[in-house]
Amino acid sequence: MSAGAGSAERILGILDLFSENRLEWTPDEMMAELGYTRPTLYRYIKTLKDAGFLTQNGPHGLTLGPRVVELDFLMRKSDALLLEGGTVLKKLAARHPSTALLVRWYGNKLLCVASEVSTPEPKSSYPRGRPMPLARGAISRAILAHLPRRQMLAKIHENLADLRELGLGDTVDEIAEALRQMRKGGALVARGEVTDGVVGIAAPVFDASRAPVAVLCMTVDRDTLDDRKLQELSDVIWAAGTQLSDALTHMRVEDVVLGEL
Amino acid sequence: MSAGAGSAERILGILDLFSENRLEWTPDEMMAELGYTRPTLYRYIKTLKDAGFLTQNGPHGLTLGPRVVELDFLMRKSDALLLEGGTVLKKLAARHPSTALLVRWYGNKLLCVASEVSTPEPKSSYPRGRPMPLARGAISRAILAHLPRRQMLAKIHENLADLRELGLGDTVDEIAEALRQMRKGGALVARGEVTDGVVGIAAPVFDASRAPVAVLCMTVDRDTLDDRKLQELSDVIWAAGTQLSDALTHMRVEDVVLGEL
DNA sequence: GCGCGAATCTCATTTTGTGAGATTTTGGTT
DNA sequence: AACCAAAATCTCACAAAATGAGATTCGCGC
Repeated sequence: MSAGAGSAERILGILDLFSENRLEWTPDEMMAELGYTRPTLYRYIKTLKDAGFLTQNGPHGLTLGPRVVELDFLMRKSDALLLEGGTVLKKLAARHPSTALLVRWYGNKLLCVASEVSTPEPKSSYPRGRPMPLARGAISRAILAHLPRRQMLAKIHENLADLRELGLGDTVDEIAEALRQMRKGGALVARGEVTDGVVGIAAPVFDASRAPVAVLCMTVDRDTLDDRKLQELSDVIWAAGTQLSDALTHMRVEDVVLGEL
Repeated sequence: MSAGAGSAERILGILDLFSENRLEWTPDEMMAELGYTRPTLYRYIKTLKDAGFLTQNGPHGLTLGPRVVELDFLMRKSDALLLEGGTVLKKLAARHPSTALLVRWYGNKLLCVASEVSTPEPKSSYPRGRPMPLARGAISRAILAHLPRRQMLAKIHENLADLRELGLGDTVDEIAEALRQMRKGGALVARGEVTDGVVGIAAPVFDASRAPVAVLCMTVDRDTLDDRKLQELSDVIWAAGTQLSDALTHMRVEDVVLGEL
């Protein structure tokens, strides 16, 4: 859980420098930021450049390199969830002005992997790759509530402060009980927890071993929803989640890849 | 150019295992393929998992992890070329049934970074991340022809065999001369070099220092083109390339990012 | 609770990475 | 074209950090 100090870790640490506001670094800036010595840093950079994770951009500027794009391409190309999910998302978005999201659960991170927008002015934007908050909103709840006991308790522990704030309970056990109750209601609903004025409606997606791996979610403007519409959408999303789960269960990666050729 | 043998290289080598046909590996399979000892391999895997490049999938299956998606997101989010290029691509594709591509030049790799399809049945598909051949087609030519002397000669050397086959000349100098001639004709055209029956029309995109960084390309079915149409499209693409180059020259990354907020 | 395979730990060995300083290369300037 | 300063690479002695055989623990299914 703490920072490892091997050379490999330090090399990968270089990639952590890159952020939305700063995707070009010079070696000197890296030295200042990371504290590596000059020859060492250059060796590290060489390693990353050779592997394609970094590219020389301007005269002295380094940016993320083509390997990143290639690897993401691989994931998109062969991710059964994504291939099946695309059509499902389109259908959901067509149903009501909204943003429909497919979010993958990575054990300690929620990442949007696909999205479909059908609102003229979406209040929040979640393209592929944008991380989602771990303890807030319908999406998070859809995962937590359907986790096996053991994992659920672990995650509650890790995010106890955030979860308490939402008023789900005070102790770990209380929160766990509250989450377990939510399993029964079908799709999970949250109002304004992530973005103000926006209602999130989410259903989990399960893999072959019945563990939740992803979430389908529609984010809808509060003002376009009445109770009947909400119920309708909940049902639709839940059904879509079930459908996706079935598809994943009965499909092997091999089939998907072959089907693409 | 050969395989480095440091531990960092070997760790990154694990990522090379993943391919379109195989994006799930067990530790044992990795051992067999890479020849690392068990404890070492597990240490490597731990490093990559901690960094988010790998994720435990099934009981023993490892897949590429969320970090890959995040890094690609960063690139997409702040790539000036991509942000400007999207609209340009749409306009190009709207002009004629075709696939319009934006391809980035990474020094030794050409990668499609965006594409726009306006043909009902495209003959070739190039989504973001798919690598392009280095020495064939209009795209490759658009880069090579506009490289500074020094780099042009180096690249000709590296791809001498392929370039000779295309009949551009026999010696490095002859090919260089042929390529230099091509600069004068505006957009570069290639017929069926990459995909049969498809004509590629390409224009380079330059950065602030007048070095080629990308290519705009339309791939069009041969049968939908006469000479007049070809000339028209060439002009349009060349103009689009110039426009994109201008945009890149006069825009700083900061502006782009701020404009997004 | 038992048993099996998967994953991790221990520790002596030695390979590998490290960094100060010298050196070469690169790009920009008269 | 020749020059200069900054950037990148190289050399080599030293020490730390990675390695792997084997023992141990973990974790799941029965």
